[in-house]
Amino acid sequence: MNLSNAEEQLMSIIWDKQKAFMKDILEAHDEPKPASTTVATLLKRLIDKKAIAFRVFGNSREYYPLISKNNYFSSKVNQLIRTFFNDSPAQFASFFTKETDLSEKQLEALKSIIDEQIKSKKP
Amino acid sequence: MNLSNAEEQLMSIIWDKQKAFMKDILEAHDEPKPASTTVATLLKRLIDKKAIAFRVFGNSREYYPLISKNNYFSSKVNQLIRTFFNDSPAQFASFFTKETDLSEKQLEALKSIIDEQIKSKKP
DNA sequence: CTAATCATTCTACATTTGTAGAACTAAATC
DNA sequence: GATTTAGTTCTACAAATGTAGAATGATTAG
Repeated sequence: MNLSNAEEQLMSIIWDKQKAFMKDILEAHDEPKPASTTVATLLKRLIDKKAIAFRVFGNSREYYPLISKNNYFSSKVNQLIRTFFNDSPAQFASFFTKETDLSEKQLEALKSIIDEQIKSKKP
Repeated sequence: MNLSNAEEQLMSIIWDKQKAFMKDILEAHDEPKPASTTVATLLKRLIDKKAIAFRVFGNSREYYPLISKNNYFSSKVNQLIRTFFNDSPAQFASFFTKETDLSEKQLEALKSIIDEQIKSKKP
């Protein structure tokens, strides 16, 4: 599943809301808002790619995601790791904590997440 | 700085080698190797984008990166975080450790990296 | 009912991307 | 020196992307 930038943008709104009418999507966009026909084109392309589907309500449609954010996202990250880190998630992780500027609190939080992970590995 | 997939692919080779002639780039590609004119086109596009530059050696050129992998990569990750995690690196980190399948050893390594980070935050 | 509004579809078009042949040029080989 | 070869430039072209006007159909507000 490969989405273009504009498509990703749109998906992120749909993931956020889980269900959205055209109206909702336009509202969710920052200024300057795109033309509704632009959004419509992108929606159609996403439907073609089977990334979303919709239910008909009167004259309009309620769109919802077919692929999960987690799924899509993790394949994105894995792709990054493959391309830039020689397929080593650990190398990536190390890089990540160095490069992104996490606060002390966030680092502590992350540490406890990792601890949980470690615990769950040990039977 | 936004690079297309094929451009990223090529950059990753150049980052890897730091300096590369056409020959080296072709060698670094897996089969089926692209036509050298394809690579040449991409190199030219990367030059236009100021992602790389070159030194002339006789009839050929030694290409080298102008933007650093770390820099490019961290902006990539930040973009991902912005798009999918509402700008929360911690949320992302949590997701990351859950989704990528790190071994216990890797998790421990990551933990000590984080510890270092925490230490370096405290004066 | 009639007009204004909204969503959708169709059509369009410039730009970017992926890919590479043809032609030229400099260098290496015979 | 003539020829093969590697590297580069030019040209090309299909597909994907970003963007949106025009036209159409349905819905709602007056």
